[in-house]
Amino acid sequence: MAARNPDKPAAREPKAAKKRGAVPRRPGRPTGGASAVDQRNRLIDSALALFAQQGIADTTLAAIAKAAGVTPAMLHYYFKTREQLLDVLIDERFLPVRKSIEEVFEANADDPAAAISLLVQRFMSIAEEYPWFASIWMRGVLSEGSLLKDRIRERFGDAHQKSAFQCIVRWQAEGRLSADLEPALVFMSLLGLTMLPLTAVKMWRDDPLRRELGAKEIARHALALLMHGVGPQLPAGKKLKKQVS
Amino acid sequence: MAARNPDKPAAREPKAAKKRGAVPRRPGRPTGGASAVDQRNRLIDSALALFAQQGIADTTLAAIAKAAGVTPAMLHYYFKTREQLLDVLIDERFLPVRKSIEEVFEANADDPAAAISLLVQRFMSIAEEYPWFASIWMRGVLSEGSLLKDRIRERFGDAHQKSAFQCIVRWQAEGRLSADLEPALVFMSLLGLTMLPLTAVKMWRDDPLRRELGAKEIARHALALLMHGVGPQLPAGKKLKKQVS
DNA sequence: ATATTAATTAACTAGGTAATTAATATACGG
DNA sequence: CCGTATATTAATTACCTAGTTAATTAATAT
Repeated sequence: MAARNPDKPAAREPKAAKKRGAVPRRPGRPTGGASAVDQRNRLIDSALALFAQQGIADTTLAAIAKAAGVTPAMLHYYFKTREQLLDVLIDERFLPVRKSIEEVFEANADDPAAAISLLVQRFMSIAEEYPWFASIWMRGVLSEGSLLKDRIRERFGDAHQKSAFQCIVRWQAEGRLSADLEPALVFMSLLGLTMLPLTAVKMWRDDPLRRELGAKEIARHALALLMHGVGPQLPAGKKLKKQVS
Repeated sequence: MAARNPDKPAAREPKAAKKRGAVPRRPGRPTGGASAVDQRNRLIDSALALFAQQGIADTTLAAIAKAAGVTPAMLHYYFKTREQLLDVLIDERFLPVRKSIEEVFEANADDPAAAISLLVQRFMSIAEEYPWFASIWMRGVLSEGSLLKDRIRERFGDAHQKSAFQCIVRWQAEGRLSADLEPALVFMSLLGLTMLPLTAVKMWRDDPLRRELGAKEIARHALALLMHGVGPQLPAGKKLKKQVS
């Protein structure tokens, strides 16, 4: 919570100062156009964007309202409390995405290489469609205490997680997956090779060396690492394996 | 309390009834033991622990003082301001560690595999010696705006980062490192396979499947992945189903 | 006309927050 | 054994902030 603001805006006077010569947006029901359900979705979108940018704990209702061009009271009108806004976010936005991730694992329970590479690609397409996802998830991984993770587990359970774990153990037993891997860390590694860089590149917009990086490069890099490690692919041999792009 | 009217009692009575019958710790120079430099270090340690736990922005001076069992005024005494505390943290704790990371890269500029595996091990020993490091660094990677990253760069520059980048490019040109890797993402991948899980496991203390994970398991897993990818290693002397990679 | 809905303004509540002071207790050099 | 330097607490100052509610206004539907 940044509370250190040296410039003092006087005291308790009426707000008066309306910037934005454009449209001061007078009170009362607005004319036509934006339906209630649209407004609600716009508020949710604003909330997700800000949560991704600065974290959940550091985002106030006032900030969300401002980003959406409305007053804080609107948030209460549509979501009643801050807590309920979080619940709505989880139910309507997070759970569907998470489900689509787990589906990939379950649809390829008999082919580790396919499961992993499809998972990487799924991560990438999710990140493209929902720009808030990577950042919020990564933030969730390194705490945010109970704000999201516990809440999600509460609504979702961890049955899927367990079955994925057993899947990995089975692959190893069948000799189809490196036995040196730690089953409980496989998923975290995928995160670390996809969601983490995806989140990081957003902070690199002004770094000359890394400005050009996008989802495509990240996916290529992650898949190369996952499939062969860091070593060169043709170790002095002549046999050219076919290279999947 | 935004009370506009401060009817001043002005009298300075002791707060009375301090909880904790133990030791209310009256003012005045304490008897023996804790030297000034010890106290200073204890305060720094408390700050780092809290920063790692809840992030820098969400940690107040009062919280740090409380964690160290002293009053907020102590922080003022030793560090003058919050900003200066951050500067001290960076100079005395962060930069030495970061330097020790970059040394590994430079000491092994002619051997990619050694550089990478030593780097992984260095990460692990750092994380063991300085439990705050992984969490604070990871938080820094995904934003915290300018709180740390810019400050560190200001004091440290990014010459090392650039030379590491060129080192990777050279390895690729020499055919000693997979050409499918993205040079700018190699370091991030190491982070994602070490610091990220290290940070995450601290949150998994109550997860039955993942409670047992420690630095050793993470290092093993990361090295396996980095060296060979997810595929099974071909054990000598036994033929197994052909794996078209 | 009336009721309902969507939205705004303005204020209130309750709690931080960093910084600084005055008082106080001990340690230490002379 | 006394004065001064050091270390520490209690208390205060002077703010800022967030979430929430109440009153109100205007557009629309009945």
